[in-house]
Amino acid sequence: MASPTPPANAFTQHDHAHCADTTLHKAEAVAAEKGVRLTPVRKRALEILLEEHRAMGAYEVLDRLAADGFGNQPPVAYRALEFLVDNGLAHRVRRLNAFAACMRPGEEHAPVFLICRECGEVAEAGADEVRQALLGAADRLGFHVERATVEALGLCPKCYQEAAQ
Amino acid sequence: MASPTPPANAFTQHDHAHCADTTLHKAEAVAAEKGVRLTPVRKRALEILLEEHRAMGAYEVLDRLAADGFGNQPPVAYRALEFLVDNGLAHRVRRLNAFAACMRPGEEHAPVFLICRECGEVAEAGADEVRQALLGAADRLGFHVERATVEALGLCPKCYQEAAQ
DNA sequence: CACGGATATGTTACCTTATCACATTTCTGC
DNA sequence: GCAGAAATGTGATAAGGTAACATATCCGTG
Repeated sequence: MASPTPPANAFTQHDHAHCADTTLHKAEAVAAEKGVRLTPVRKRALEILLEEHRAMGAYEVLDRLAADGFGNQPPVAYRALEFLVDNGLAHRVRRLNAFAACMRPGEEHAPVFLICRECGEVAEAGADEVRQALLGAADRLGFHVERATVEALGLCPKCYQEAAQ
Repeated sequence: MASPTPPANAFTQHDHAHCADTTLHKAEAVAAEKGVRLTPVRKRALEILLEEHRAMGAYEVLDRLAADGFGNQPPVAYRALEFLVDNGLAHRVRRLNAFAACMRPGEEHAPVFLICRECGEVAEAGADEVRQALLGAADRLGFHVERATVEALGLCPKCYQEAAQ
């Protein structure tokens, strides 16, 4: 049903259940190694992001958490999501005011998001050259980059083809 | 007091009044060429962004517009700002939920923002390599980019030096 | 084990950012 | 001058996000 684990994302078909499971385990390993606590709420928040396999708003995550017996106030979701982002287990997609599970926790990478404006699909692309180019440009101005946001809005392969017809 | 008009931005000193004036004229030319109307509110909104020469929240711009006799409801600011962004006369800085005048209206470019987390300064850097790298990465996945957001958070030269001491 | 500080969670209240809907005005081409 | 389109004014409200403080849990140390 799916490729073994290619770029682990993109607009390719794959077994969500499988990649979610794998990623969750990687995340647990990362947390253990960093000595941070992947507590129940945090873990559940990550699971939710992984299950849905899409960018979700904080309030949407909150609803799911509340349904699972956790608190139902905004800070519950925001704190869990902030933890995940700070520890590289999830990313914030600013253009969508949303959050998405990181597909390669632990691996150093610049998250690059490709957002389809038609179907809403969000893909996390690996793009080290983008990171390098950004660091280079910043360096030329003497700017010291700590975090970067790179997001592209456009059409995914499928929607692009459909639009061309 | 300032360099003639270097990269027109960055963390270098320059004559704001001069570059604001120049940029406003360029913006008017761009609007004329595109056949879109740089109406009073829109022009004033752009002037405000240029005068302040920094990223401003929509409500902040709204206050200034209202003080100048325009409407005082959110849509007034959002519509003017949306127009400016759509026509390449301003950019949206998502990390700050803010807007900044474009320093090179008319010139095709990927806006890259360098945001100092210490002093809040925002610089618009020219970085075609970043744009190219992003387009390349997207292309490999068959994604068709229409708009890109590239923002880096970190320390500007000045704050970096101060922090190092 | 117990106790004390650090960490995490629950909850209330509130602020900021952004959009919808609809009436009114202004512009533009004919 | 008039009809349709574009732009603006305004009220209401949705959506996103944070501050502050009380309570509970974890964890190292004596």
